This record gives sequence, structure tokens and C-alpha cells, in this order.
Amino acid sequence: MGRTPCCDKANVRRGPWSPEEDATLKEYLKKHGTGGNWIALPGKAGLRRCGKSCRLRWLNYLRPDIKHGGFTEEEDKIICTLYGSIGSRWSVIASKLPGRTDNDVKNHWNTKLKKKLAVGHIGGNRSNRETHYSDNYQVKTINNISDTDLAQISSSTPKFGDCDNGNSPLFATDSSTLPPLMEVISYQQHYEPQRLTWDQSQCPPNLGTSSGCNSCSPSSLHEVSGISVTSCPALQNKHASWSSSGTMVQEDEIALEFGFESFDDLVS
DNA sequence: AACCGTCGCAACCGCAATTGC
DNA sequence: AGCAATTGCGGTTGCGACGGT
Repeated sequence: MGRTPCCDKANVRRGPWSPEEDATLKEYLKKHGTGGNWIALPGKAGLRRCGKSCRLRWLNYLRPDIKHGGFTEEEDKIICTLYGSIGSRWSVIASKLPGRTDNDVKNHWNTKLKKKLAVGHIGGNRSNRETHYSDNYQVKTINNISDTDLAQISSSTPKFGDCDNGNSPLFATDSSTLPPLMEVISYQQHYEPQRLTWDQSQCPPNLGTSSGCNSCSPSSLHEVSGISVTSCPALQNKHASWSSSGTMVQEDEIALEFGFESFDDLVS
């Protein structure tokens, strides 16, 4: 027994939506709404589409309040900042950007912002970290970055959900397991940047979630604009830097990694 | 003009979470 | 409580547009 498919794939259309299909779906939703059941909707609306496909089309494209393309600098900053705080929770990030969908934000990140982040990253291995944080700050273009590098950049982005009693490499107290690049920029109420380290002693195990810290579990992320380091006791150490060598990373270098000219520019 | 590589976006896929029975 | 159906989400893929050679 496998999982029951959401629709009969042989009998549904796939690929790009035609204007007629768009109009049909729009018209139906205008008259009837979703009826609380997307799976049954295409049949009722006379569309040969999977319910999931209808839902996606509506949410990402047909909704009247959707903005497409043309992300502003302000939106870029918000995305970068939130990504630095919570990682790839696109729906949460999108909820802070009126008219933007999670798919839009995700695409924008993958095609534009990630590259901004990658610029300035020196290699994926730890031996290069000293170089990266030295005075001779080097810029590496996206073309020179391997998938492994990017994966490491991505995986090194701290997430509150990764609060796992210090076992996560992201927050390990053992500097040898620290990721190579990212500084943690916390999305505090006033976008106040924070440098964070992991204080294992402040996040006791068995607090009620499998991750060992219910203060910073994903469930606390519903209202992202309210996130602050104070939501996780283990993240309250605000002053230490995150660098295996102990070298404090210059604020403007952080901003550079996001493609901004200065740290003030990033957090303003 | 033809080819090729890159980019950006829409759509799909599969899994986890939620809901309803 | 347990199961199936449905929804939500993030990662990935496919493809057309575009620019460079």
C-alpha cells in the first residue's frame, strides 16, 4: 500500500495554465470560494487539474492582491534579515511582505539574494575561515562556488528550530564544528543585529519537545516580527562573536555578504 | 544565424502537519 | 486513539527568454 495519490494523474492536465483555465478558476472561486476542499474543486469547476495545482495557481498567481517581481531594496533587506534568523521558512517570511507569496520569496532568494550572500564567501572548508575573517577580506564570485559551498552556506544559516541543546553544529560550543561563514543576525524588534553564541547551559534538555528547547521551537515562530533572542534563553548571550578563530567579524563585512554597502545600510 | 549557457519564474513533487471521522 | 483525507510547505525541476560567442 502506498500513499493514495491526491488525484488521478492520467486524467489531469499538467504544465502551464492557459488563460481559459485561469479565468475558469477565478470565476469559480469568485462565485463559490474554495468550499473548503481544494481536492474536489477542479471537478466542480470543470477543470482538468489537480486540486493542489489549482490551489497553487490561485495562491501564487491569481489572487488579486499579489505583487509580482520588482522586489524593493527594503524587501530584500527584510528577506535577508529574516533568512538569517529563521532560515528557509518562506511562508513566514512572505507573511511579512504584503502581496508576496512564499514561492515568490523563495524564487527571489534562490535567483538573486543567495548570490549576494555567496559573494564574499571564501571556500567551503574550515581551513579557509581564517583567511575569510582576516584583514584581507576577499571576494569570491558565485561562479567559483561549488554546490557544496552553497549547501554549507545554507545549512550554516542558524534557525531557531535548530536549537537542540548544543548538539547542532550551528550552535556547538566546540568551535571546530562551527560553520564557515555566517554570522547570526537576529531579527529583533527593531532589526537590531546581534552576534550570538550558543550557551548550552541555558537550554536544558527535555523541556517538552524533541529538540530539547521549547522556547525556540518552530511553534514559537508564528509571529516572526516578534521574534527576539529573548525568546530562547540560550540565545541571550549577545556579545560574543561567532568565529572559530575568535576574530570579530567586522559589521560591514556582514553587510557585504548581503550585498549592502555598510552594516548601517543593512540594518536601517 | 545558430548554438550554447545562464537566468528567472511557474509549476510539480514529496513529505509533514493538520483535520475530520 | 487511529486512520485516511486534505492542506501547507520547502525543495526541485522544466522551460522560455535572453545574452554572449
